Amino acid sequence: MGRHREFDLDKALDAALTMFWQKGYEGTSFEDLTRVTGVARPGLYAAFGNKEALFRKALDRYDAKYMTFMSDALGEPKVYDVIRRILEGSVKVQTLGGSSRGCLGVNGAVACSDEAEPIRQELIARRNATEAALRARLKRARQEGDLPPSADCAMLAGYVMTVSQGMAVQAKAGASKATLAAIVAHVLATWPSSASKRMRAAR
Amino acid sequence: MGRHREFDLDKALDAALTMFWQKGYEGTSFEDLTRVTGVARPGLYAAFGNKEALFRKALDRYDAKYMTFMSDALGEPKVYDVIRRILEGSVKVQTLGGSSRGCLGVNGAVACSDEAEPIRQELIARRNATEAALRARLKRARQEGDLPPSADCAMLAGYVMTVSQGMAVQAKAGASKATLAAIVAHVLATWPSSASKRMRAAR
DNA sequence: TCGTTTTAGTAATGGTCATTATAAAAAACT
DNA sequence: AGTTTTTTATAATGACCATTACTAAAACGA
Repeated sequence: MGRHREFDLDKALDAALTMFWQKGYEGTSFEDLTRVTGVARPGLYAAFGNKEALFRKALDRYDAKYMTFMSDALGEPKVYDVIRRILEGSVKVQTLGGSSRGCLGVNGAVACSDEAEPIRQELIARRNATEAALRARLKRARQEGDLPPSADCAMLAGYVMTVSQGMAVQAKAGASKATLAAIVAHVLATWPSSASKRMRAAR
Repeated sequence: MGRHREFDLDKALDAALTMFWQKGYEGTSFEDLTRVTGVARPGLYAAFGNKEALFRKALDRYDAKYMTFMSDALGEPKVYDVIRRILEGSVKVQTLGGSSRGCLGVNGAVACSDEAEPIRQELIARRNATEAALRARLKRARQEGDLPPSADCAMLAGYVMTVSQGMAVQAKAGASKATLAAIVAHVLATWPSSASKRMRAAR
């Protein structure tokens, strides 16, 4: 029934994702999107809806394609490995291919016009959901004795997210993978689960 | 010689600064600026130049008015107090008046269009200058025995900037002053200058 | 008081933005 | 082959963007 699409939906979405990742939601124009996807404007509208809908689809794809390390990390049995995989995974994605990518969840919209506010709120909600999942995982670790009984799980979850998002800003600004990896190593060395590791960090 | 200005230059610049702080460089329209300053478009152009020039002047004012804690901190004799004042000062500015401000240096532009790229580069340059100053201060501390001889000053400076910028993202997203203060306390407790403090953090 | 100088406000400018009518082209089904 | 359906590409739409002529008004010096 009818003519079929000449462009690949997934390829177009990947291209749009790359553009949003680089320039953020507001910084990306529809002309950018048509150029990078190779699809004329009406084609994008027909396939994905308007710019906001396209961004949300790109965001879903980003989660599915680049943020899987997060759920993998949460599944680690030892909390130290949870944190290690989260932070190492963050660095890997943020400096993918040696480029200065940062994180779409941060690049997308930090401060923006009123028009883009729904997108900013969406990104905040997703980051908060991630932090909540990590917080729950830390509480489990505390119950299991994998964290000290006095550990402030909410604070620690916020701390890890802070480091991850801070690295995202630095990565987008050009920080190298090695630079960020050193910071990750320091965070791990000062992680409150193992006294021996902290001793090593002191020297 | 001629009529004199009816509006206060400093007040207008402060108003523009507030707007840029909230919505970033690209997210702020000239209409926003005229509304919040109460000055008609040509008045702003005559007084400050175009939007980019106005942003740079607002950025200078931001440094002079809100970032003074940084040079104050660097002047502290003990490196622990340097870090403490940097992080506590960051939190104070980022949550000023209980609002979700974040940091102009981050909000201004993380990812943006090609047109705003010069502004993004300017912000990167300023953040790098801050990190370089901190790095130099840490090296001095290491020479003075205020940090372990093996301390990686470049990494530690990058780490502190990462935490500060990460908190800026979180503050803009609505994190409370208390939430951020708890994170700062953790960073200080794990700071590699004092073994006793690390012991306390373990419990 | 008169002319000069600078500001203020109105409104226009060209450009770009996201979004869509329109119409031609191509594939599928009858 | 003919009809229908869907996707293309061209190009138009109105809104908003930063920027600026232009005109009127106000304050200064003479």
